[in-house]
Amino acid sequence: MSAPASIADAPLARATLREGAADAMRAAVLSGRLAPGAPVVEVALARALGISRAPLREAIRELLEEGLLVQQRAWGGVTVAPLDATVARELYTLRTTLEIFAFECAWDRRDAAFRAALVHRRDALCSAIDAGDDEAAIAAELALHGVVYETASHGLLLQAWGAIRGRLSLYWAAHHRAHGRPGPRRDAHDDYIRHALGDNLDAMRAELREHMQRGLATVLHFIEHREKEHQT
Amino acid sequence: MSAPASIADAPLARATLREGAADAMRAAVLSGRLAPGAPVVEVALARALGISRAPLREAIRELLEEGLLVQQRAWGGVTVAPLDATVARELYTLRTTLEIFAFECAWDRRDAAFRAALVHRRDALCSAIDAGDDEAAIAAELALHGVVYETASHGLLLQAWGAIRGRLSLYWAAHHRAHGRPGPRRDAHDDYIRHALGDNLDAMRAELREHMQRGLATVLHFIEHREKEHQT
DNA sequence: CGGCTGTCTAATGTCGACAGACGTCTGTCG
DNA sequence: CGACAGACGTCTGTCGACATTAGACAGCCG
Repeated sequence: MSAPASIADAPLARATLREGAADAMRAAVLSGRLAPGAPVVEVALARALGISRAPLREAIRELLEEGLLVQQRAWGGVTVAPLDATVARELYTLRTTLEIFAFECAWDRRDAAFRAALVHRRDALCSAIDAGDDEAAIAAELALHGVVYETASHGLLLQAWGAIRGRLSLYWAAHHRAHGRPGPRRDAHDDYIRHALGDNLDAMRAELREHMQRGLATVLHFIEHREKEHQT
Repeated sequence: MSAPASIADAPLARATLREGAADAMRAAVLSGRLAPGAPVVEVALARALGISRAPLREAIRELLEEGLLVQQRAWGGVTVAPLDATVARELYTLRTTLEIFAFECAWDRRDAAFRAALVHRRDALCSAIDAGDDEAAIAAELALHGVVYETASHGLLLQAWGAIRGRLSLYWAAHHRAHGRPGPRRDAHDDYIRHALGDNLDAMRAELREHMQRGLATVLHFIEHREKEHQT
């Protein structure tokens, strides 16, 4: 019996139960109610969500594809994806490549809407940080970076970004949960936005590489520190 | 550890019906038995495969993620992904970026095994072409390009390549099916391999861009030609 | 006493059936 | 004659139950 008290806050407001269950599980994983490495038992979760196992299983498949859950063998049982330094490195290196590509695609498509979205979401991010709302800050930062991917107008790229975004949330959420307030600094995206609005694509590329490197360093530091503590 | 030398090389092919169904559906889509745009009805397929709808539905979700199937709305029904020029363009542009990144990751990891795999799979590709086996030729060409992704030792990149590979197969298979023999020319990968074995990463990048551009042009020509015929 | 084997349990994989939703066809009304 | 409303059929989404499997525990033999 490992059914936590409240996996579902609201009674699955989505159209199909599968979507609702997937959303609820995403929220549960990102909020830490389902901790990294914890086992995911179908019957317990289904009972907690008040649904049958069939739609829950499909939702689990969905999160497996997104990388938030992992499964070793066929009957091996599903667990929440553990934090791993190698995966974090892959996340940021691939993300660097993809986001540079996104800017290359979007560069000549940057219009007023692009600039407005960029500024608007930067403000939203700052507000979330000021309010001390970690979860909102993560969503806001992902939304900010999402502007380029949306502007690139490249369906496959958008999908690839989605695959990365989920995993990224997992690491950031764990990070925010661990420390009290070492989230993204309020001015961490000033250069990013300045270059994104500017006219020098090469400078943007360089800024992206640095931005990602800083982010990766933070995450890696957190993971290693965490492992050390966890071994005691 | 008293495990005999090797009773089973692979873990007994297919364990669950879901995996088997997914393989069968992939084969059906790529072989054209399920034509692009054709509706995928669960009950009929389940009966044809001799399984229940539950594992089939999960297999369908799997192919949806891979892009071989598409679904519009919730109850809208699933169809085989139609051929589309925009998607083809996205496929090749993103693939160019990813494969360049793969070579950057793998460049300093190229060893004897890498070179051997490259040459070996090139030979396999040539054999398949000479034998006139389209399906084998497609698999061989994908395997050839897979060498870099495997050598890069980058899990996320490998997964992204998998997402592209499936869609690529779809387009190539349709192409091969339409024309009798206009598959990859026997010498189409000579430059690719030469540069991959060489010492000039920039030359490799340029070769990749050209290689992809040629491939995209072929696919686009086929799609447009097909649409024109289809309208008559 | 140690290793192997048989059993037992919990969880996953699979099945057949039911309920709801969407498209279509028909009948009627304007 | 065209357009809208309602009934019908088909298919998807969901459910509860059954079958199968992997791991844990206890018992037996060497």
